Amino acid sequence: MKEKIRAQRGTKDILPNEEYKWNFLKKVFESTAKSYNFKIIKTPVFEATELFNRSVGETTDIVQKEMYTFKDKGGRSLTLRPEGTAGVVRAILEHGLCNFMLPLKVYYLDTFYRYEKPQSGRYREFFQFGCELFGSNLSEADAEVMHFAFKILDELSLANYIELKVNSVGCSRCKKKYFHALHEYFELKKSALCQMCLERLQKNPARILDCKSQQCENISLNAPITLDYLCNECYQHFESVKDKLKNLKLKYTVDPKIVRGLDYYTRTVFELVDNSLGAQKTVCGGGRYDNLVKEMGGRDLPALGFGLGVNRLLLALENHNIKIKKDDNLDLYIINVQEDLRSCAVVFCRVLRENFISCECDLLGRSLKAQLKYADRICARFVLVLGSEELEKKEADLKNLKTREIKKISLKKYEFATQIIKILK
RNA sequence: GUGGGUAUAGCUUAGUUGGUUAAAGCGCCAGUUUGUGGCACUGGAGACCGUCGGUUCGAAUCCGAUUAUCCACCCCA
Repeated sequence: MKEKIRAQRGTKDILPNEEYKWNFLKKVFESTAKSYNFKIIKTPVFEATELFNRSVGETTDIVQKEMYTFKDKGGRSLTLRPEGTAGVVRAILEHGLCNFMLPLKVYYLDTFYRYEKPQSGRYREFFQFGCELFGSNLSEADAEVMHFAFKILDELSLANYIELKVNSVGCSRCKKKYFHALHEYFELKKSALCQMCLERLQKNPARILDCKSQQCENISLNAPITLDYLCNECYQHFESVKDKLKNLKLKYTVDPKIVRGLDYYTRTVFELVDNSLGAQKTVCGGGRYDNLVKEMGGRDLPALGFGLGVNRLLLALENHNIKIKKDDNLDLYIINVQEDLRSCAVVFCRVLRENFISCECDLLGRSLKAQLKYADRICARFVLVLGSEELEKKEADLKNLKTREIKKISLKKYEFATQIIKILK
């Protein structure tokens, strides 16, 4: 026997029996996006490697060790997208959308790729719903984007389990000043830091704030916080953002420890956290990136957005025992009693399908009883029994499998479909 | 990349101190006198016990390696 090839590490098949979940989520995403007037944008799975190096940041873990990078046959260095914002910014610049009508509001539901060790809520191929809003530096935009993310979770009945955490990291100048202060602070306490944090001190001192060791946590208590280093404009902006959140009756907590890992963030950053999820509990993360468009070669255009982990969303729903309603079942199963009537059933199916009725007939040569049983198993709403007697009389039994009620249906050409449609509705 | 747990039919698991045909439930298929499902009963298909190597007369069981998976770290959605 040949060895079976299995799905690659950190990837997952979505099977037919889960179709209804994805259908439902897609509907929620689409309808919510529509209510905020965000429009879909579809960008390629792979981009020039350079795009991510420049936008996400050369020093980030994503770029340094998590990207699926390869050379194509023409020698180009390509990378499977590890996040959504870079590709979207590239696309809107390429098509000049930021010279068009503003604000520009787009969303996407796509797969992303990161070479990481898989664990609960973390895959190498994962689904993310995300949105980006270009052209506004008003705090109303910040509030709207956060409200959008929250609204999706609310639609999924997760609102009660979710905490919105916000912070501001300031503009590039505030950021610089802050990181300098942070570095200085921890440099003084160096001797008490854990091994991991000594490394962080070199790479990204802000990460020390997240350390789980009690020792480091204590040291972090008195560490400088971003909010104290904001320039006047950034401070005002953050105050205004909080105001607008209150205005929308969106509950939040200010968490100075939120310092997102991607380089491009400025000013507002936020996370939606579900504490039931264990280590990977950030369901949604996002913020402003006012400098990115310019850095990518465009004009000075403020922007913000978020990414929402769909796989984590499904985990959260499971954890809170929130069931997604299954799709409607098959409308009708047409049973052929005798073997030679199968082709007849096929024709009836064809007629009904032209009217967009979901129906099926036997493809396995099963007995009457087995066909009925099958129809029951797949939860068909109705069965139509087709035998030689019925064909002679031009009349067949339409049985409601739930109520067991039987109705006579004419098999005459012009009456058949209309009668069935009437009953199915 | 670093730790720890796990690996037996499609799924959930049993397998006693190594002993010959690897067990059960669910699911699947068929039948219970031949034209009406869900229940019950009977039967059937389906596993080289993750892979490779070692110890042994003998390995699902012990040892080693490898791969996958789960959990945590790192990082992030």
